[in-house]
Amino acid sequence: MAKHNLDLSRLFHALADPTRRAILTRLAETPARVTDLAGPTGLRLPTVMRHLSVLEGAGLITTSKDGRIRTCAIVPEALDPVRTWLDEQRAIWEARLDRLDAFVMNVTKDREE
Amino acid sequence: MAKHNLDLSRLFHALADPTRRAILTRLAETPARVTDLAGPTGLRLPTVMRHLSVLEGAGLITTSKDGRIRTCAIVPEALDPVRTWLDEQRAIWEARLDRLDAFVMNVTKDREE
DNA sequence: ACGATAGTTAGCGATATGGCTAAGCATAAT
DNA sequence: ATTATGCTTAGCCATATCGCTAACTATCGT
Repeated sequence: MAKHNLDLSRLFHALADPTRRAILTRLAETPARVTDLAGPTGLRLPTVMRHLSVLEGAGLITTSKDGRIRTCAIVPEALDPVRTWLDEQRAIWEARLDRLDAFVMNVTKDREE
Repeated sequence: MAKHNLDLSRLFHALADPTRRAILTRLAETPARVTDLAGPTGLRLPTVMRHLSVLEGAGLITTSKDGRIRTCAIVPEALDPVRTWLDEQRAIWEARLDRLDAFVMNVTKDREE
């Protein structure tokens, strides 16, 4: 539970930065080298490196080095916990709305009697 | 697009903190006063207030004051942009996997010919 | 061997975050 | 009228984040 929570925090934090989301979207097209990723962002290499390590730390990407080139690729299933959390929340939230509906209906009915 | 992006960043950032997620889950049950929210967290009121303002800034909750009591409630549709973004990403990521499949199949086919 | 390319590490500065205390303000309760 | 309650504001501290430059390492191309 606690660890799960940490995972979620890391995921959400990783996704909270527009640059990182842009990198993810770019990587969704095709794997890319670090320099390829730096280009569009207009950021310096070390800065991009940092973003990449955040993404990797959250499990959203994997990287591997071949010679002097590091290739970054997306980990599609990494978003699953986020999706699961969202689904859970929606379920709770909707259950609450249902209870609210029931409550309102009861009040209405009581008033009609 | 830019604003949309900012919304997403604020949402993800708001969700990146376990305390704030706990508050959301608690609020999903029923609206609550600030003090009610502070209790379970073990945090001081000003700290909770700050979390609440982050949540409100992200549009995830609304608050209203009646007398000296501020009541906080969830905004269920606030998660929609997150869900949308996730769906979009999944679509792109899966499209990429499909292309990869097609590529692999072509290679295999070519080799067989 | 040498220079160019790709990435990495170290470290700086400005700003943001998450916690706190202390003090203030407004409303309810007595 | 006074006290208690609920929230708010101001401000402090430690740490984290996001950008940078400078300098370093490792590999590739010629």
